[in-house]
Amino acid sequence: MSTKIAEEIQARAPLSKERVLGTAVALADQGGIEAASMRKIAQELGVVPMALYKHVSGKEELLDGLIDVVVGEIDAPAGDTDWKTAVRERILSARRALLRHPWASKIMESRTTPTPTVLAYMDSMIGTFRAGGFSVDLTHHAMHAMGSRLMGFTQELFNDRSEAEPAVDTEMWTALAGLYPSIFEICQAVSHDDASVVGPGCDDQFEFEFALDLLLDGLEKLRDRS
Amino acid sequence: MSTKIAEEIQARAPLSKERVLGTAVALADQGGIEAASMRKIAQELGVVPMALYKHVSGKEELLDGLIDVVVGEIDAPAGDTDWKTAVRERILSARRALLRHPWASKIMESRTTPTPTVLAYMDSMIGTFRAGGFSVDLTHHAMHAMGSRLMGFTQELFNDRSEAEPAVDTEMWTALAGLYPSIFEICQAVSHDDASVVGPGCDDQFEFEFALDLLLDGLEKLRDRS
DNA sequence: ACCTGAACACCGTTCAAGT
DNA sequence: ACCTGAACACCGTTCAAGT
Repeated sequence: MSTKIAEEIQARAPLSKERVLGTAVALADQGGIEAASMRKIAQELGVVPMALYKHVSGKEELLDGLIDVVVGEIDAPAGDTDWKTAVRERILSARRALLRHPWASKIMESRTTPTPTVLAYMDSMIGTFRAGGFSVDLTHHAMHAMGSRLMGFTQELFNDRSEAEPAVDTEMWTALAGLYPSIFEICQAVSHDDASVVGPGCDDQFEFEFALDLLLDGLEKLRDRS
Repeated sequence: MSTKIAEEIQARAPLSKERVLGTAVALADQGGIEAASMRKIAQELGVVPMALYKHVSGKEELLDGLIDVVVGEIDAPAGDTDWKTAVRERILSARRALLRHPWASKIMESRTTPTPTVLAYMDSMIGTFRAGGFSVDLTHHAMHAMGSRLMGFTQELFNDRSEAEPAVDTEMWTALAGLYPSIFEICQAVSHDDASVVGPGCDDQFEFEFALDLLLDGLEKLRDRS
């Protein structure tokens, strides 16, 4: 029976940690973070849930592994430029990785201890600052100031933009204008067309780079001052 | 039977939305976010879980309510100062509220749509920028650049600091030095005492204000340039 | 010795049965 | 008409039973 053989092969398939993480990433990419539960990963692999615990000590280690996959996709630092473009390019690469895996930021936020892969990334980033002439202290503050933006986070409030937003009609629009006039003023400026339809929304990439450059420029000035 | 009477009184106690949110906040303050489950809130109130659904449509609305409680604790904007100290003071007030309720940041990160209370807070903050001479566009960028820091977020990676950290011994310390030399260098500078013990750690308040001022100063320069 | 099915202790929420 | 107990569909993980 070929079915039997197929089952045998599947059963004997190594089921390494890589395979577990790989299917977890695939499931999360496809169905969001809650699609990457222990039970669903096991089901996808044609395996009983407990079988995963041979390759991963538990949910925590699985989440750490998922982060490592994403961090592993960040480009290596460009060695032939100044600190500023090196940091900038690397962070933009991190952002691209995060956009490829929208579930990753939520996991990172939930993590409590950095993995060796993340530590290596941070260490490398610190090294770039130091090589750029930043003192130990200023580098320290710089890393804190960059915060999770180092990992490519947009770190905005309510950055859903997922569910095709429920078509703001004129009634809601005028209500907005009355209740929150300052928000209204900005929304109106962002949407180029007339006020009856909500515009194309914000340019996330522009806003990310704006904030990034604001920080980098500020840090550069602090470096030059000392 | 006084017991019966007590039960009757408790049963007849209004069980308003305020009471539900109040006990939820108390439970979360005391036992973290997972202590504020529907079932545990109901148990604390001596009520069947489903009874909560009379005052709260579901878990989502409960979480929104919890955020509103925290945002409600942020001081009103000081009206008699320049935009910079007004923004600064308000954000530091938000940070204080968040430190009082450490569970709140995780909930805010999980939220997808802002509540009216949060919108009002944002609207007020935008108004402060505008009154400070910022153009509509620059104010827009400023709000994005501030991001969740507006709510008092430290938004750092791995800001646990909760579990009394497991006493870094000399062995780990030298391993750190070898694997992550740049991180080691910074840790060494932060901890004033000798290298055998990890020092007092970072001054979170200082780092928060450092990053905040870096952004505010940069924004001020951009405003003056136009 | 190894693997795994059933069970445990949760969770938010539905729904029909009881008053 | 109102309230609520049991049940549903999940979750991560323990543990003992089966091979």
